[in-house]
Amino acid sequence: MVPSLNLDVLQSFLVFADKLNFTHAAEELHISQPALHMKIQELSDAMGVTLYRKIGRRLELTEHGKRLARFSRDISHRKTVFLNELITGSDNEPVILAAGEGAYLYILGESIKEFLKRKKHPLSLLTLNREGILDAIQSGKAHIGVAPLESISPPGVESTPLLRVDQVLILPSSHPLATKKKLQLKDLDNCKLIVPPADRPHRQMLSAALQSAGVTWEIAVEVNGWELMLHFAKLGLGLAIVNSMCTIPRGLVARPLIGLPSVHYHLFNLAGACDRGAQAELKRMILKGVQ
Amino acid sequence: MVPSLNLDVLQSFLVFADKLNFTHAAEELHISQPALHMKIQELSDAMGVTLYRKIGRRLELTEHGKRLARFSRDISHRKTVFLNELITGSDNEPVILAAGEGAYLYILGESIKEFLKRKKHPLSLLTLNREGILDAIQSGKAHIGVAPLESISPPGVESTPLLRVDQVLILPSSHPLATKKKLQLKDLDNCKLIVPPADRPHRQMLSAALQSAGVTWEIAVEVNGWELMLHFAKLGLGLAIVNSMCTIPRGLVARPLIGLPSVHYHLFNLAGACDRGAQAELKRMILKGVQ
DNA sequence: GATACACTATAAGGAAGAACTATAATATGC
DNA sequence: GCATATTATAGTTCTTCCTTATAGTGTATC
Repeated sequence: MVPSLNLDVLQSFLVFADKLNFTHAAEELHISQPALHMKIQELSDAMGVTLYRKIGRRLELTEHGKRLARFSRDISHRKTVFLNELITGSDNEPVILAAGEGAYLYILGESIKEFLKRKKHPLSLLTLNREGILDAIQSGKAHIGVAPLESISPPGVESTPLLRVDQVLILPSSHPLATKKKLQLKDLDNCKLIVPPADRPHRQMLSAALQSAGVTWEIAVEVNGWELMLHFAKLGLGLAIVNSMCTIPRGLVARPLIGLPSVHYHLFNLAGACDRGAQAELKRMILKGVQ
Repeated sequence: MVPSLNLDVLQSFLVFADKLNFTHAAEELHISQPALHMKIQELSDAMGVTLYRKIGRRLELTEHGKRLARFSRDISHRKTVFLNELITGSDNEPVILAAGEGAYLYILGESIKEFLKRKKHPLSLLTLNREGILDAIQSGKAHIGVAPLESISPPGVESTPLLRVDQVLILPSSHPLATKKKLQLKDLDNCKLIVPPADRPHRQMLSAALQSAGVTWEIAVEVNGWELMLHFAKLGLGLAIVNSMCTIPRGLVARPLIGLPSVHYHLFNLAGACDRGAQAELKRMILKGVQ
């Protein structure tokens, strides 16, 4: 028999899938924890697949669970769009864009401005890190994501190249190294560097590259975000390595760094999910915005 | 408050919307008629719109009702596709194509063959008249429709020009008129014509054109379908006026007829509804098939 | 390693909702 | 105007789902 899949149940599963915690999800849904538990269990039974599993005391969605969550979000979204259109006569569900701070600051500004001017369609911005952006796209929480592409893009996610960004060394114009036009990694030997915290991808990329070039270096300060890195570079705390798209404050200069991999910014969206309407419009504008 | 819109209820509404008869729909759903009536009534209440109205003792959907039916079909279809994909790992819901007999015989054959060969995706064919085709598209019962475009296409339906087909007069090669290369409407004065029944668009178009050209004519036989019209023309019952795309049997000749409007075949689909997957594939192939 | 803690999972009673039967109301055709 | 087909409503029964209570389970803390 075909499972019933009530929208009500899908909605409950969606909240659970976001929280991965029956107790809290049940609170949000204003039902008791056993009630939610039973719903999910019956859903799982009806579909004949397990939706989550216990890892220690954490819960995590199985592949089937993730797909159901994506499906639920899609259906739930269509429902609200439909009801909106039915009453107001037009779709005014926001388009959701997920990107990092850097992308917003240096890549997306004009496109976003243009989109809001042309489409008069609500836009919701999520500021997330790379993993968060891909996760948001995969789970359907965001429609369009902009982030550097590392390795391959996950299955079901479509990626379009946006632009290549080189890494540059930022240093005070008075710094001895500033006299050279092009710098090698080994020029950084014994320098104090302003770097992101150890768990950030940019930091890991830097560590790996400097390590393999045999460069010894020191942490000047650990700080997250291009703007802050530039700020502390300006204060003379140390040298920073940032994307070449950043606007360089007065008193600092940027020098190309041979031997660091370029960053390839891509636009991500769920395959086939933004072919039309406001989402397609935003996608086109972002692509146009980088030529 | 947001209406709950259970899938279960949407499914019930869908059956009701197709039948427009509570008694029969309830039977199909294996519930009592009052149960179905109450469901629909509560659905209507929850949404705050009337979904149907009584015209005499017939029921008809309101505009809101039609939109809800379309939405329900869409959601219901997505659900079955999702469940299919979840278990079998692939989408094997058939693509539904609606067209007239003529279009299948003379326009779509190769494209359909090609589609089945390439995609290995199930295909379901509906043979309908013009109104039926547009209705099937609008209500979501079919994904792609091929039919002559008259007036403008209804709102929400996308149309793409496929090909222009002229009307030709079919007559035995021995017929006196066969000596002329091009014929005028007035050449048909006092001829016996093989025509479709009075309610068919082709017949209405013919009647109107002959009428306004002041031509008097006789009905040889009323018969529906190009193939049959040609068959009876071959038997010498009278002259037929058919689309130039028809293959002309031996012993008959086709002559262009000045003064009859061309038929403009278009491809129809619900706006934005066949951007991807097998539906998009079929659409591309049909468009390619006519160059 | 025993205890506290946070949470999942199960069981049994009770409240809400949905379906059924019966029947009134309404429109149509003969 | 009566028979027929169907929509619409009411009251009752039955199922479903929610709630409280509680057992089970994996982590952290002393």
